[in-house]
Amino acid sequence: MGGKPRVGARTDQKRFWLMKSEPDVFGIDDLQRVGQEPWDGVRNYQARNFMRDKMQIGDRVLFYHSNAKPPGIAGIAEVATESYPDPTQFDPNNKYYDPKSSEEAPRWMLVDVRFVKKFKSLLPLQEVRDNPALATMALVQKGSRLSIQPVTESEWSTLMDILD
DNA sequence: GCCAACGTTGGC
DNA sequence: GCCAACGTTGGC
Repeated sequence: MGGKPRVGARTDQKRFWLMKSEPDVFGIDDLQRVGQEPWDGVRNYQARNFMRDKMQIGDRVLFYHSNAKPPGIAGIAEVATESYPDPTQFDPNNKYYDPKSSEEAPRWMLVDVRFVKKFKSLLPLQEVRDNPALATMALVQKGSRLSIQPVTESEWSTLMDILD
């Protein structure tokens, strides 16, 4: 009964994430319009590692608007692909070009994200700060700037109760 | 536009 | 391996 414990298996564990984007550059409306988009331009190792090592197709993503008025959580996306090399790192004309990377040994990996929904109203950062059940979120930790963050299941369900 | 907090780079 | 200088993030 039960079989072997699936040590290291990550097949059926739900995972949740938060990904930041500036709506002036690429917001939830843009994602809705295009449907699916490569999450390119990430040049932070911790954020890259989440995409490369931890994300699975179907993981749910909070789409966060940074540098916005107000900043906040705007909608939901999902991980749409396995990770693969970010093509912008190879293009000398691209602002995300990385001369230290190569096609043989790519440094930066990304996933595509797919639109799921846009909330009827954005949940402002201030309301996340004000909610004790969300105090654990990386988003509201002092000094936290990571553009891709894991979200716990309890944080996720708290948010889903608030958001529509 | 300001600037605190971080991450990265590169000289030593 | 240290750490100062520099660049970036992102709220305000």
